[in-house]
Amino acid sequence: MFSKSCKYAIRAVLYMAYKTSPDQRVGVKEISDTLDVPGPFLAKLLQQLTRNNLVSSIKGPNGGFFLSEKNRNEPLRKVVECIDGPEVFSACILGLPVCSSENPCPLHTQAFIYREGLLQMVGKKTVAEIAAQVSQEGLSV
Amino acid sequence: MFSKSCKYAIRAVLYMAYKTSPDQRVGVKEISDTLDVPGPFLAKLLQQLTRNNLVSSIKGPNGGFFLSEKNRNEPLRKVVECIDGPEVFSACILGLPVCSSENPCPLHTQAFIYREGLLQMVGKKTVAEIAAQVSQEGLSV
DNA sequence: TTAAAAAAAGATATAAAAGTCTTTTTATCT
DNA sequence: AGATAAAAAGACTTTTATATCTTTTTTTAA
Repeated sequence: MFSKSCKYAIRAVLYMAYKTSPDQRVGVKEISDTLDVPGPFLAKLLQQLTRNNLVSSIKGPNGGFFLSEKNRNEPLRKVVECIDGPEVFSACILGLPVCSSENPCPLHTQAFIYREGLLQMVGKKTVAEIAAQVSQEGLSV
Repeated sequence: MFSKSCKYAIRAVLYMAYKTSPDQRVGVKEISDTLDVPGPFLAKLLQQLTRNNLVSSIKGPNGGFFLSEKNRNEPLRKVVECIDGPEVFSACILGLPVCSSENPCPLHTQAFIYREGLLQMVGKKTVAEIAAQVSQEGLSV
């Protein structure tokens, strides 16, 4: 479903959501060590998210990455689409160029129903909301 | 969700389900031309399926690939798992090494529901049943 | 019994994804 | 101002997935 890049990005953003604030930044190394993810690779992803205003950063000593209030209130879907592109939720599960309700592939209906469920979740819930659930319920990131 | 290989394999098997029988074989070229898929690559996939008794083949002139009665009555799931491995339906959507109902990742519940529905479908319906639907409803492969 | 047709097998090539390294820029603190 | 810490940017490498090519084996039919 998601590329490795996207998985790393989602996890990093959720981690940042409960670890950072505009005056509480965190470096790539801390994130990559905690999530057990390749550091320089994660850096690229965070930079891409930063360019797209889904993550914030400050350079220099005491700088680092963090989520602004605005960043927290974005639906998680934006993070996914920033890394994997908008097609993740709409592309045909069998890779057919045209596959829709009018012209469905054999697995279309099932794939649609269930992908729609995921989409509803990451599309409606914000980063902050999902992160809140993570800390309340002690989920792993 | 599925690799390209797996998508090609599913489509090829469903195509064969309504095009072939033990005495009505079809060559790789016809399949790859019809599905618009790279021929030699598809050949490898079909050979892998053949080794795992999910597709049948006969060499020589008038030979080719086909589905035996047994092949048709396998759940489509077997084809998927033969190509992408059994993890496709169970691996964590965020790639966490351990993710279960007891120790879920933030997207676990939604992802589980999503995948379970698909799994039910390809796990319960046989190749023949899905193929029947394809020809009855005129779906695209 | 030889030629041809088809799959099987194996080697090789290409492309895409994942990961690393180096240099540059920006900010902070002494 | 100078040293340092961090992200930003870009080049590069490695790995994995996808795709192709070549040779071998099997079968059929003339």
